[in-house]
Amino acid sequence: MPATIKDIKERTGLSLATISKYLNGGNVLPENKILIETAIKELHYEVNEIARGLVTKQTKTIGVLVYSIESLFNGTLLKYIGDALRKEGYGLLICDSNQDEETEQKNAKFLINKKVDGIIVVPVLYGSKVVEMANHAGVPIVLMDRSPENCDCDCVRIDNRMSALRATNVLIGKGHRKIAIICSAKEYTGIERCQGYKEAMTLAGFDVPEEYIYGDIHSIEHGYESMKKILALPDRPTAVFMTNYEITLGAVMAVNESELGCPDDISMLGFDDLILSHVTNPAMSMVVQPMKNMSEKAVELLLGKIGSDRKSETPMEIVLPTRLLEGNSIKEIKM
Amino acid sequence: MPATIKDIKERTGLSLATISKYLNGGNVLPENKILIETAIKELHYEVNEIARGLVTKQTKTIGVLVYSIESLFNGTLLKYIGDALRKEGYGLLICDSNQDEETEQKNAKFLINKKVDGIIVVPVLYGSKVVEMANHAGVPIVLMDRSPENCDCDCVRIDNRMSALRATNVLIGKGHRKIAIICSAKEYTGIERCQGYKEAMTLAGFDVPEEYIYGDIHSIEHGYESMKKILALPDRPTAVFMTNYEITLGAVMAVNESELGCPDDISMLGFDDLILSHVTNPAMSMVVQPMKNMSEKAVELLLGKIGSDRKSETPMEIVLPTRLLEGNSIKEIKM
DNA sequence: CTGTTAGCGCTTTCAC
DNA sequence: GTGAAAGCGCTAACAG
Repeated sequence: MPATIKDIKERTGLSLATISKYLNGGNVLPENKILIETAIKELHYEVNEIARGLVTKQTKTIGVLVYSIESLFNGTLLKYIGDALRKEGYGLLICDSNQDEETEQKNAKFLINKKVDGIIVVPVLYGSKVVEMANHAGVPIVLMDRSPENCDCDCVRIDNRMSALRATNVLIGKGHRKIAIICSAKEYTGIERCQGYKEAMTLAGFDVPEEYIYGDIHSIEHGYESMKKILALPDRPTAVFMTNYEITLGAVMAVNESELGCPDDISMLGFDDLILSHVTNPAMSMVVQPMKNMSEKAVELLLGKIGSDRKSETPMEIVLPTRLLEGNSIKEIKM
Repeated sequence: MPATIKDIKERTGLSLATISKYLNGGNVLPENKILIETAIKELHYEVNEIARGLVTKQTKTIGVLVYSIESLFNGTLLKYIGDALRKEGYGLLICDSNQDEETEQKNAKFLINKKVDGIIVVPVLYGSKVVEMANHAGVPIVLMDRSPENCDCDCVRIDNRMSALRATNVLIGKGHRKIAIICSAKEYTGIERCQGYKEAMTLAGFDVPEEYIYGDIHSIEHGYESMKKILALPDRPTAVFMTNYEITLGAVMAVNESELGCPDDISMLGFDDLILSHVTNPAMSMVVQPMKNMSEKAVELLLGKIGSDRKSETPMEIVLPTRLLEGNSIKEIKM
């Protein structure tokens, strides 16, 4: 049983209030200060944050909910979020939703009951239920990445549709007309990116046959299986657009296993670099999101909400730009 | 301000004790049960875990310290740890040491003050300081991965030396005699793996010239730079053994950027698969650790310690086997 | 600057 | 089965 403030009270003969004051950076007589400090050292005293939290009603802890901790995308986000939070003196409680909405909700409840001061969520799907829970409990919340427009909640994300549109245009600009897409069709992000692709194709006046669109869950398997199907198509496209990290991974695997080569037989454009583009051979061209900036903005937004108790404001929506990382995975087709 | 047990006391007319009893699964009259349940629903009551923790002295929360959250190795471990913990009704508090021992210690303190019931740590270096802190605070702790032998602490890890020895023997078995190694030289894991490599080479009667050993920090950069140097060597080795995930990544990048090809010009053997072997071209041969098993064993070990208060036992050391994943990155050399 | 007092929200004896 | 009361470790007025 660790030492408590009471132990150091007895050791020093001072009152609880004085000691507490010292602990919280208040002014104490130099002699008492020394008294307290030595007692703390000798007793190995450490503040019980649980007890402190009970009375101050704040835990200096932020909860983060990610849809999958084993996704490098989330790992990277978490690193930057952690860095930003640490700088402000906050700790963070990370919960893995494990790609499951029910787990996500259970975790949200866990965080709320743990009395975190705020929540950042990278949702499994839309996160709407979690937002509702947090609002109900009066806990500030910020959405990242998979946050729909008009979600009535503060959020930071990229312009998914525009990013996909521009990426598709890059392919078109290099002479491709038969372009397939592998995307997630479940959550907002994937749907929007697919929309952007379709718009670009329509604008350019190109067909988008059904068998060029592969929408399913956000997973390596989906990327892998879809790319296999694409490569086996009688009328094979000349380029494929993969709209997230896991799908890109899977697609690369499928091409590697096949007889066909990139970019000679098939051009590829991926999403969410995360070192992948340097590991593949050839180097993959990628749409990259500003991970660090997104994370910092999310933290800033959340901490702002915690500071000033302005509940009933219109939610803030921060939309960040993406950039294109050029590799050697896109073949130029002479027209 | 969320509802408290007091609110539901007033709503139902029952005493705090009865309500508390209900909350903790005790027996209550059916009529009272209904009374309480409706009150809970109407008031949206949720237990305040902070208050509960203060009195029960347990938080049903496990803290996990990882050396870097953006490393896929740790992300994977965390996923399995989380799964195992959830199954037992525990939540987890994840802290990123950010490759820094000081941050690691600060995080350990944070966890201890947050009164986690136990700690799992994948240390930055040896974790000895953290072990000491936890022991002092009376918090059960288990080390993973980078835990030295005789560390006087429960731990689960692979047999690093033997794994590296066997891996090197695979290379030797395929006719390689000039084998270089890129490893981390800072923490236990890397040192042991290098030792295993040296042993295998010595046993086979092969030279290990200085310029074939590249020991530095555990990072992508180190893998990348070292592989570049290796490829430029006048007396280039025929094979390279990369002893962890990040180093393997970096080495693959360097080869991809070079004029040389794998396995024709250079054979490669990596460590810690994590999907990488399927993404590279050719598929990389890899030593793979039993991530899931390691995680589950660590959780089991920790929860066991929490259950029975057997402090003064000899620490348990669980050593798990690795396996070799065969790819196409090793060329057979006819002798 | 210091001490006294009350109380955060909950569990837990111990009578009843 | 239920209630009264004490207390977990700490902070926050408020006097002094």
